[in-house]
Amino acid sequence: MLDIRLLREHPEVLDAAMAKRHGSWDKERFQSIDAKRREVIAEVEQLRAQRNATSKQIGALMGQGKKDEAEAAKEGVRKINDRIDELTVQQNEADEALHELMTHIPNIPAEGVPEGKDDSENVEVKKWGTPRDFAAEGFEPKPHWDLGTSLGILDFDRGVKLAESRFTVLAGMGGRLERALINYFLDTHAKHGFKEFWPPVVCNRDTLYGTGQLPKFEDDAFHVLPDFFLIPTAEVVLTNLHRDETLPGDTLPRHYTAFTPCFREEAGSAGRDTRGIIRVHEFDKVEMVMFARPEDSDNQLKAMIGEAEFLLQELKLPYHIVNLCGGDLGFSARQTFDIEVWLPSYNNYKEISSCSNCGDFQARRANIRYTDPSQFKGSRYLHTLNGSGLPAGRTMAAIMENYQNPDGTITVPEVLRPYMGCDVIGEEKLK
RNA sequence: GGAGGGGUGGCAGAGUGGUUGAAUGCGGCGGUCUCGAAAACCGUUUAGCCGGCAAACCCGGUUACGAGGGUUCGAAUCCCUCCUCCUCCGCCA
Repeated sequence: MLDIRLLREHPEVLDAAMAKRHGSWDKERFQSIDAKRREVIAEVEQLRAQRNATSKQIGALMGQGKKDEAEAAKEGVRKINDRIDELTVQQNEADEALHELMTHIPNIPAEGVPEGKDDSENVEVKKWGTPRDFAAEGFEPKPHWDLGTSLGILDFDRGVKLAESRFTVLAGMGGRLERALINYFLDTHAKHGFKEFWPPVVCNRDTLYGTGQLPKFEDDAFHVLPDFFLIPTAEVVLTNLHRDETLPGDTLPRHYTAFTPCFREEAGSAGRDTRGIIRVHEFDKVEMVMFARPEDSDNQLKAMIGEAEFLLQELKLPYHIVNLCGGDLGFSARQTFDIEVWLPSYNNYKEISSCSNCGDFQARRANIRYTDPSQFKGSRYLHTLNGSGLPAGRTMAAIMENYQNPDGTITVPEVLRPYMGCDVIGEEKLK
């Protein structure tokens, strides 16, 4: 959510922001609703003032036993109330319309966000590692879905049997690898000062609203029960931990992490990434969330990216980082850097972590503030950041493909060996 | 699942229809006193919205006592629904 005063007083700022996103906003509608709303409020409040004053007089008259005068005054107030009722209906309509409009407006891109209309215009800002040259080694790399199926560690058919398409079963060392990754990620974050949480994976509407998934993206949310949802990412619950709270400034920045399963409808993604475990309805992810002072949030974003990079470097997986252009920027983000890992099956880099600075956009929606008596009176909105660190599934796919051997086995990255208890993943004996 | 009792300002805790945005205590802030500190004393201390304005937390108004509805000229105070916390019983891991 943006500051309504900004839209009112500097609509040109939003014009520019929306242009950068290659979107638009209904400025005329905003201005007419806003004007109407304020007009109605002015009248209704004036009437209320009148009513409140008269009511006090009635109290006094009753005390003096002047019943007739009191009755006459009551009649006057009833008429005022009728008018207030009419106006209140109008005000509610205006409030709802304004709220509807405001909650559908995305965040304003930061200055450093490149121009561009879609992901083809994202700007690469860093490249690390060199993709393995399988041709030089004399064999054709297999995609992880083939490797996983023949090793017996990925079972797509049974995932469909248990649930539906895009649900997967990990078997044997596949499960072990998933668990190893999760533990390795969490252990690393903990070592680096992140506080670990185990939140519920079911959340309510207010929670999804706070981080910006609702109301605009209800179709993407995974519904359970009439008004509850399975979280699409731990960002949602970690950020909302502090909804309607004011944090002492000296406790910032805060670095949080959590492992949770994530659920996505993936509505509209039919036909894309249909094979393997790249895009599924349920996947495991370790998430990072930060709460920061406004002047510090850009630095914290760098720290967050560094944390995700650390994991990939230790895993020795080649990646590059792209600065998302305006047209590819997510709804709540003011700036996002995607880390993309090399996937031989795609012969390209594929998103594995998305680190965003949301500025005060989510904080305003979720009402998360901070205090700093030495700097200002009262409280202000803080900045929220989130990033994957990392998803287990896509990381597993990347490991399988990048660490595969000619015989179809998979070498275990060194940092995971203590967790895996082996150096190589071979064929599962029981299928 | 059943029975009962609560949800009030940063915290504790009054308040059962009228000038209560809300007593009192604690805490916070400012001051007096002090070499300084403590103690004591004095004062002060909620937020959103609308308007005045170029602006201001400067003034006026309005809203808010878990949330939403209702009764009333008027509700923290009465009624209804929901949420939530606590106690007891039952059930289950």
